[in-house]
Amino acid sequence: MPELPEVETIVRSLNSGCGNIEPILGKSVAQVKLTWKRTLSRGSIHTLRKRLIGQTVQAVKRRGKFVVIQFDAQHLLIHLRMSGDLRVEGSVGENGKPRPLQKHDRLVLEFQDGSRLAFNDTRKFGRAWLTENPQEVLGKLGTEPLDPALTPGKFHQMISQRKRQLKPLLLDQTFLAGLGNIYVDEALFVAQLHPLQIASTLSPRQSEGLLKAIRSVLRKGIRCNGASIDWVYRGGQFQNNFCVYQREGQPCPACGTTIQRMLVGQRGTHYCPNCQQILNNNL
DNA sequence: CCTGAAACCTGTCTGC
DNA sequence: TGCAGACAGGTTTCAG
Repeated sequence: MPELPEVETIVRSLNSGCGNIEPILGKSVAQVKLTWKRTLSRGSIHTLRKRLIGQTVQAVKRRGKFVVIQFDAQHLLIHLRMSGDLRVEGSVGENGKPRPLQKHDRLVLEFQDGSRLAFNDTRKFGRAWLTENPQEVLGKLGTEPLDPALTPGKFHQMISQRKRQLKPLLLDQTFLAGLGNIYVDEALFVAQLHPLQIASTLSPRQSEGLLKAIRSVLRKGIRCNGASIDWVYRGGQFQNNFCVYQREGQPCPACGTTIQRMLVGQRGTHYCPNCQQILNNNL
């Protein structure tokens, strides 16, 4: 659920503060706690402590849907998957007593200044990796959709080589890094393309339109501080701007036709049957 | 290369 | 009211 705009929002908060997050740049790790073993993708809590305690946060970045926390000699990579969230707070409450951890806190970094970073993850799908070489984890990720180096020409070349349906292709993190179910549905709607259309059949003009649509919905999502859906509220507002996602049975904002929902590759897919039709450019 | 299903999880909603 | 069952979503893994 946290997709590129949600992760970007969290990363910006960790860098400059916002909402329930204060900046963590320059903080040094004093202790590490792990309450669900599998949240740590590999290695043990002992190794994590040995390598992280005493290290200082040098930078916080995003790559695809990963949060990348750069320490002196290590990188801590966090993938929030579906229900993960990050929180910064004091380890001691206003009452002077140690602040208890929250219900689904899985991994906690305590800093020397008395604050802490908590990785909270209800569904336990989220993962953290500690590595000296981030490429080891991030290496297979595809292009960043907002990277200016991704020109319409390059994008069309990438698209035209793939014989997959647009929806699963755009969800594929080795193709483009950062899109998830919400932003793919929204982008396909804006581009007026059917989720089942085969990628290689797009004309250069259509693929350019798709790239523009992807960037437009991502930028809008970032401007809204991401989307807050289900019970995971992160303060974002993009959920109020959905055109098709979770709008089954409601009118299309463009033409009034009833929005439909179908399953594509096991994923709920929302679209307007009038605005998004399969076009056959080969004829 | 591509598709589909199952697994990993828990909270919430639906229906009996 | 209670309880079983379906469902949601991101990714990996495995079979075809």
